Amino acid sequence: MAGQHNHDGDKDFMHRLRHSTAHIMAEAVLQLYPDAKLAIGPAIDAGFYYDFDLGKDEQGRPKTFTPEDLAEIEKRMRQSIAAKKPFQYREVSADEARQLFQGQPYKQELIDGLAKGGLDEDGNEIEGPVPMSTYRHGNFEDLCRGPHLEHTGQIPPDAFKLMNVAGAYWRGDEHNPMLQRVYGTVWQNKKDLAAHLTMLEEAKKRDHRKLGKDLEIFVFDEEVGPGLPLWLPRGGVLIEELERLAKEVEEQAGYVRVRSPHLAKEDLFLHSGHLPYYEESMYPAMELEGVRYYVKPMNCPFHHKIFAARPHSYRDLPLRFAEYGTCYRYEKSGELFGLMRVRSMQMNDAHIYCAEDQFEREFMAVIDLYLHYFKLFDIDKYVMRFSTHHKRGLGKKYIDNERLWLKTEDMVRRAMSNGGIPFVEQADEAAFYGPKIDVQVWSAIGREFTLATNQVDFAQPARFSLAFTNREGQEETPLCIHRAPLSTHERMIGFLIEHYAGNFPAWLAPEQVRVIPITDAHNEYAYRLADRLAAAHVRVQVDAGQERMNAKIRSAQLLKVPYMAVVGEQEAQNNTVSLRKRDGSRQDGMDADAFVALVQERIATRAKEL
RNA sequence: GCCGACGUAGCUCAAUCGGCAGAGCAUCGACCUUGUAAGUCGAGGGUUGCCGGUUCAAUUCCGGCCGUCGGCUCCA
Repeated sequence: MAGQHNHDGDKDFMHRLRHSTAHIMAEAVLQLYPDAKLAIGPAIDAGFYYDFDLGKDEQGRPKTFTPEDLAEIEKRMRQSIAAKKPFQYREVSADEARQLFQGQPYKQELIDGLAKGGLDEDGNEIEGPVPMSTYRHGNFEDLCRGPHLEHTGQIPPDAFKLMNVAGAYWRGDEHNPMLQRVYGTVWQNKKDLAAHLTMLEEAKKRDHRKLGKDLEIFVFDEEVGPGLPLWLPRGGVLIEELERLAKEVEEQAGYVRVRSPHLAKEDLFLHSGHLPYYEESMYPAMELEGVRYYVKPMNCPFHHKIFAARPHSYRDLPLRFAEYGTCYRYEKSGELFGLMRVRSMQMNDAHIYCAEDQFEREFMAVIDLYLHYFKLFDIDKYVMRFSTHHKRGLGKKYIDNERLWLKTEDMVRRAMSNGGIPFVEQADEAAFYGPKIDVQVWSAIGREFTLATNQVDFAQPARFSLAFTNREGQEETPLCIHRAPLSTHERMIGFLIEHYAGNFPAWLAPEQVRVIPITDAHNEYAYRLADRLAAAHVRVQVDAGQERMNAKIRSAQLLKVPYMAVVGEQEAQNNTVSLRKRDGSRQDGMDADAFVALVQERIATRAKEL
């Protein structure tokens, strides 16, 4: 691997810098905790981490780092840097390595893995035995394939920082012991470090959890429950607008709307096959008169039942059932994250039933929907991830039918290639019933999420005996495409808040116009103007409070209202407004009719510009 | 769920070593009648997340629970 990116000198240097800093951190930790067991310590985006097992305290609880420890570790790291210790490489045999890392059980496990193939230090699969090597600086020697810097003095002592401590399972498996992971960041110089820290601060300002509160979009209430958002009136508007958009677009694309209840008998989820795969994420059953009911974690089985409700001819297909369905999933408490990961959600859901020869067209029509929406929302930072089943054994996670997995994956791969849509393939990310194209995006603070999804289902139609009569008069099982281009309301709105930093385009803005009378003598004119706007279906409010105009403008700005219509003596006399846009630009003496027309036009065309 | 940190008024935050819980903003009222990001004065607002313990006395120390945050796991 090393040497393959030599042409990218800077990137290569940063990688060596980050990995080397991880090593001197481990050295410092061993000085402080000589009995610490080392796991792995790779370079990552913007820095590095290293996992440690510090053993147990007197009460038998795992020992952990304190913030003071981090400061002490940093101090010792700087001493190591000042000593300019050279990094020395050497190859070792498996036996030498085992000897060298006596008393380091995690290293022993890694050595065993390298010796017989299996997993490498980053958890990637490797074939057969791999030569082993170590890097040593001073008294610290670590199992490592490198590459590293020449000596510790190349690490700028004022350009690294230990960020935080977190728990992390050994090898990422929750059945394994939990280790202490120390994250750090390191840069080429002090300025780059400062810039990175500033960037993190800026990102926090557009975090949807902060803006959602500031802009009065949603709240969580302890008594309602974690992961169960309450939508304030301004959030309600966002939901209404997204649904309006989806209905328009889906109507054009030949969808029909259906509706299904929030709960169903256990039988339905047994039939669909969801229960064995999904039970952990479902709210427990409620039992009444001897019948068990579940609140729905997804809409699919209901739509399948709607399909099954009537006989179908090949002439009916494709059939596209759309519903903004409300689902409930019991996500584990630690997995909840603002609006991005919740327990109650409304999905922009639809199921497309089609014959096999219609698949490619239908699948790519959904991809086109994605692209249509992304253009509308100006979303350009995303990756389409082709999520396939696990290469080695299907296990309990996936429907056991290798042949259909390979067949449907091939269908998706071919469709995407024919459509010229770039994607990255990722094994072991599929739904239990088939492969999918997920759209991956990143939150303000850099966490990755699946926004939209487009899934093939080769399993459920057969389980529900769904059928249509083909040209030959025979019963045939349709394919099903599950899709959610607008995600859930929760995740979409969470994402859009961050994407726009709260500066929604006029059509989405919860409040589109705020009319600001300069003194209370102009309230009447302000209300007349507002009435006209409201009659044109514009969301408008008049700020008739007793504050000064400056304060009124400030509060409208803080709520990021796109248009402020300031009206005083001049305006009332001439039937005009002084238009102030959210970006601070102004148009004085604008004709009131022209203003109403402008706002209407921006909203009607879902314009990006104000 | 796991590891760690945190939880004070609607919001953002103070409160020395354990000694009567405070500020700004927001809200309400009065005054001011104002020209493009905060006018002035006043008032109300708290079981310091919840339960228990130690103490003459707990926001402060200890334990349990709930919630939030940073990660891990998981995921639309």
